[in-house]
Amino acid sequence: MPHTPLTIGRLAKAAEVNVETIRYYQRVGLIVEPIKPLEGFRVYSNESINRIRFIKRAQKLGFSLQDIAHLLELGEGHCSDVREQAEVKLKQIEAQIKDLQSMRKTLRKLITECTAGNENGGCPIVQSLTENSAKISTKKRHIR
Amino acid sequence: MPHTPLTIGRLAKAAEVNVETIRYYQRVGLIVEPIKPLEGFRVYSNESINRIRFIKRAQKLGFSLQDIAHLLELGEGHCSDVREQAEVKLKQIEAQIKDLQSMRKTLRKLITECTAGNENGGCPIVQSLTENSAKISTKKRHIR
DNA sequence: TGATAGCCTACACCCTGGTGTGGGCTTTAG
DNA sequence: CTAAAGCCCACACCAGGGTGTAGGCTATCA
Repeated sequence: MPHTPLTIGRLAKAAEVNVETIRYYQRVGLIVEPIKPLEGFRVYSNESINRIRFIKRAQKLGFSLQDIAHLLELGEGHCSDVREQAEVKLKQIEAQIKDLQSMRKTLRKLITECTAGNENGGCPIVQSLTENSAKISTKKRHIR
Repeated sequence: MPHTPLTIGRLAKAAEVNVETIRYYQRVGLIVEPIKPLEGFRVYSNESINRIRFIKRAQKLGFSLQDIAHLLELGEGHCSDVREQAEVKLKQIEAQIKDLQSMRKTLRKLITECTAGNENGGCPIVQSLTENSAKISTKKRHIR
């Protein structure tokens, strides 16, 4: 028996999240809370490290925690029930990639244009980002 | 003078958002609230339609309202000050695209594997999604 | 054998991005 | 002219995704 059991604090460190985040994930059901032994603290499996990392990675890709719960559920059950779900997700991802690619294109163009020494105050940025090329003037106040 | 001035309600319809959303954007400074005339309602410029659409498009690409505020600010000032900002954003987008592409790859693989009749309960999904291939078992409770 | 770091529980609070509501005022269509 | 629709203002509330805190319990190490 290891004398450094994977307690919640160590798990948090290993997975690089806040302890409270883990508790939160337990509350919403993304992680199973291990049974509390009569003596001592809860012990987590090593897999939970990967699970948390997975959650964090998926989140960065724009999945909500609900989405992620679904993704994780896919691991249970029969493939046939599941493939469909994955296909839906795939379509979503493909759409997202497309959007981002078009954004990238726009940004690149804009950077080139800016680089081309357009120093007369008022970049062509917003015009190019705005599909229908309207002039937009800003005078932002505080954002909160 | 037009006898259908662009009041907030019409603007909302044109830009396909809730009236309250517009007011919210005004509150946080994404949109300038037109001066209220002594008689009658505020009148919005046609550009504000594009501005709102721009906000909504950018949001879908994963920009926060703060990010968007920055993007819009880029339209002011000199290009040189601005190009840098755009480049940062570009890098971020490129990273996001990469992540999504790897996600897509994984999902595709997984779908193929599932299709290959792996009916023994317990898809290889989570393993493949989890970079370091750990087995993950789920038993989700309610999410809120 | 303490001190102290870490766990546990419950609950409050935070930020983001809005939506909804009540009460009053203005416009406009019938 | 009057009702209905739409504006205006202020403030409350919502969901998502957490973070923080108080008060108590438990390991662990000097």
